Amino acid sequence: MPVISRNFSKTTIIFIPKMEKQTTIKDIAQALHVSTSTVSRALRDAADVKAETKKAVKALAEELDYQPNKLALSLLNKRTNTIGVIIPNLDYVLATMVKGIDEVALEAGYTVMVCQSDESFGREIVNTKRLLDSFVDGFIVSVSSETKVYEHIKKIQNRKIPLVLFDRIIKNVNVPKIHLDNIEGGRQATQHLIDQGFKKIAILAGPENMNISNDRKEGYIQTLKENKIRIDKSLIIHCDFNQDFAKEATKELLSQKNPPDAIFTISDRMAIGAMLAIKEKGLRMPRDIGLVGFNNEPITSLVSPSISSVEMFAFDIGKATAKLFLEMLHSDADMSNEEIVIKPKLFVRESSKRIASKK
Amino acid sequence: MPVISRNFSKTTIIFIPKMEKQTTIKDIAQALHVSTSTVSRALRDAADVKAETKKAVKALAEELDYQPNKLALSLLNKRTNTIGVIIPNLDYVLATMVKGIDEVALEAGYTVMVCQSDESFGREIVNTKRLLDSFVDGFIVSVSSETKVYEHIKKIQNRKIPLVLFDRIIKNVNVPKIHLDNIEGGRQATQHLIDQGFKKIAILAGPENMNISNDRKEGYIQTLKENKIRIDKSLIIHCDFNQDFAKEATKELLSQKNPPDAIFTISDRMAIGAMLAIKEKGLRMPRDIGLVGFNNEPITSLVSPSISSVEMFAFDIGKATAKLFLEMLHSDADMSNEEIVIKPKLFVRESSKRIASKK
DNA sequence: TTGTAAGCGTTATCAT
DNA sequence: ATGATAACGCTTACAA
Repeated sequence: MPVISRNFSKTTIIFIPKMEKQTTIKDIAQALHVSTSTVSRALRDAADVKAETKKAVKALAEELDYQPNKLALSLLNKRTNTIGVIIPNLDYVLATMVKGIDEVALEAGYTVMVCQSDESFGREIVNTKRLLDSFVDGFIVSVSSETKVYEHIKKIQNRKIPLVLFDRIIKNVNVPKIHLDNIEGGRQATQHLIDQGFKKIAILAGPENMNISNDRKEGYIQTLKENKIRIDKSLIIHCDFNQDFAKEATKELLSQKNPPDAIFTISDRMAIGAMLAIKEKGLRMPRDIGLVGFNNEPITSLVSPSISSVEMFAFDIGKATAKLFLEMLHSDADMSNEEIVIKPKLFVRESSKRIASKK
Repeated sequence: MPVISRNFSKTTIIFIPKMEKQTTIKDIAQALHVSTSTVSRALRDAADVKAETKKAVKALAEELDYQPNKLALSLLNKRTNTIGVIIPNLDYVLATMVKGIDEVALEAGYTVMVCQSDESFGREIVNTKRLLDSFVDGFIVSVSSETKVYEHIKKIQNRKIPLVLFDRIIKNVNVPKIHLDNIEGGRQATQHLIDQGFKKIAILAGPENMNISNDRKEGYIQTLKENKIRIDKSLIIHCDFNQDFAKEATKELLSQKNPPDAIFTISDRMAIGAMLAIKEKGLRMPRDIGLVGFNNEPITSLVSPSISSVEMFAFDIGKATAKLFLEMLHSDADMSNEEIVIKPKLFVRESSKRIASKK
């Protein structure tokens, strides 16, 4: 724990607090001896306002730095110009996606409220309720790894509030969604390892109920089958989506009687964990064992050996999500069946490259 | 760019949209043939409501899933229970701090609106305006690297809206602030390198107007002086707060006629950049050259050699920031001179450890 | 062209 | 113990 000290700084710049009460339409009306409705109309350039009045109103509004009260407007219009975003955490991938969402939303005049569920279903519920109470105009949600029940999603829909699921989506639910083609990602990683001559390929997957994990695993299984490679259950490990668990799991894998000669981990954090275990064991990549991760985080090219990884275009997914959301918000077509799928792309690096690429 | 495909999914679960209009106090009043004020009182357990009425009201409220309209309340009370957070970006350190802020704020019943300025002064202004318009109850701000003028901060203060600066603070301004003791961080890093026998220590600092950078540099300079080591201007490099620039800068440093035998970088990203340049040059750490970074990001212990780095307790700073903010919000004492300083702690790793620690 | 009044959902102040 | 009314800041019929 850090030592905390508190003290008083000697400051040089002092702000004079001249407490400017927010100007309202009423203030302007009174000052100009007109009614509030006239002011309201003038400010919004209504056709039926005398040019003269209009000018006076606008001038005064400018002078008094009038800003319409958003709360009043929201109460009236039932629109807050705010989007509620719920995400499981703020790791590299999600932070990048949020950046993408933010960019597009801001552009369109929306403010984003980001809530982290911290991978907890309970907090996801709380967040949903809070945002619902705050009258956000819509939701952009990535569900937590704990989420198995969808009452909160249903609740949002019942209120006819636009909702888009992204990245960690829910399947078989009537909601527009956008996500990576995770099966394809698993396929690319696995096929690559096979192509590089690896024979016994293990997978480090996440929790059993996590869609992204299951899809990546599905891709792995499909690809093995297509290549007539037997599926070996002892090579399929489910562990927590985190480095330490991945390290432990890898240790166990490597001490099996018949250990794998390659590992595909469904995240880069897990790849790092695997890498640590591999190094401790004294094995070398890719000679003794191959490794492919997922997400293409910057770290993959920084460690030695650099780690091959599947790029998921997080920033683009973020932007596309916000666009889909806005499209939904402004169209009255039923888009609940809309599904956008982004293709991943494997980046090959040292950890898995046994064969020099024929360029 | 990713290939994007759109298709329609076959869904199995279908939500029946039974469009429940939000229940209001009025609905309950009408149904029960009482006035809205009675309902209001009953719901808030006022003493002067007949037990019977109270029960009936509460029962119906429950049944109709009544939720008080926050917008109406906010309009009335001029409080939104929302905190506006403005940060330059969502990198590891700031995301961690935000997590800390979020945790404490949520606990206290506040919702956080996070806006990224993307290191742009212009966007910081826009964000401030937006949050001001949204009637946030207060601000928690970390300024962008471009920010040199403080009109927006002044504006917040003039409106008497609580404001706390954190991490990337502004000096000499009458605002409560909380931040790392960056000078001390610079001192720890530098003294450590000296203690390990390094003689020519260079520093890779950030942009010239960045406070955290200047303080870390100040710590470096102080420490050299205290150790009677001459300050060599050619060893003090300012470059952009990012990996690629750091790599280039390091390349130049190393090709000087009289290159440094150690480098202190004021961020871990920059340390990584330096490391890449060092490796390209064929030098080995810590034998040929020492390296110390800043932030203690997970990556420092993952690369080889692992990188010594100064821990800044980002999560704790985040929590402390939110606590300071809440304290300010609920006290009417003038806290504008409050300053909380967190002590950093150097974590020594391979990149700089020449002398085995006498344990 | 402008003003009056009602309403958005809630609470606080007076009455009753 | 309960109700009527005004108010928060704004828009919008409807009148004038």
